[in-house]
Amino acid sequence: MRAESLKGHLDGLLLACLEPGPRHGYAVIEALREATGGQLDLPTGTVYPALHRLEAARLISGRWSVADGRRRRSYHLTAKGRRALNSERADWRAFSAMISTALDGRLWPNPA
Amino acid sequence: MRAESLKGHLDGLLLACLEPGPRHGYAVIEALREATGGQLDLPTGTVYPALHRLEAARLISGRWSVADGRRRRSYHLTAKGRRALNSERADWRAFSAMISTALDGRLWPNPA
DNA sequence: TCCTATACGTAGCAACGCTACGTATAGGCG
DNA sequence: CGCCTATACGTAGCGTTGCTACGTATAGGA
Repeated sequence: MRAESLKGHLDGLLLACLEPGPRHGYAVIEALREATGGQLDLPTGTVYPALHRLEAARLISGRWSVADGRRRRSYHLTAKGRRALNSERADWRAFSAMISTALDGRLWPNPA
Repeated sequence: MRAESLKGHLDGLLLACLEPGPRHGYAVIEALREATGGQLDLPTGTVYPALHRLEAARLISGRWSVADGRRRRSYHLTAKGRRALNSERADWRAFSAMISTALDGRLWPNPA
């Protein structure tokens, strides 16, 4: 998959990933990989900054804990995050329908 | 629509738009607008540089002409461009299926 | 001792769409 | 004639964002 295709769609993925319940960053990466059958194996340099962005935007909220001697930061959706997720879903449906029909190419006006 | 959602997907749209036959840049913008029912109204600062990129990559080829006293650059798909378009279509199907199922959120593993 | 898995992080880069301009011609309207 | 709109091309610079390549640290098995 080309790097740019994901741009603008990662946030929705992360929010959806946190919808069933809180996860920490490393678990988010694993969940993404499992849920997509290995198609999406995001590097930490993509996921951690994205989680920080989402937290700064108050869409998710994190807190530190310790398990097995390792510190973790678990994130959960905020109310605003849930609304954003619904919005992302609606946006995605419209966007993907648009691209699909355009790429399909049955509705292009005749070239002059 | 957010600006970033289109990133990485514009090239495919432009190639698909040129598939029925040659168009010049301004006509590409109008075709995009008509084909999407006005959803996609791209600024010239988006389309012209993108066409230049595609031409530099040999996916399209353009030539100057004059109509009604105005110069135009008409672009048509190259063989490489047609292959790229098919590739973009396959990529899009895989990508959109992935995002759709992930956003839908029925396959997330249970949070620990 | 060394490697792997787990777990967090950042600096810097590259790509790309968009904003805001600028140039020019044709044609309609007052 | 002046002005506006549509047509038609273009670019400089910006902001966002995902990725590469690092760095830090603990736990546990070989």
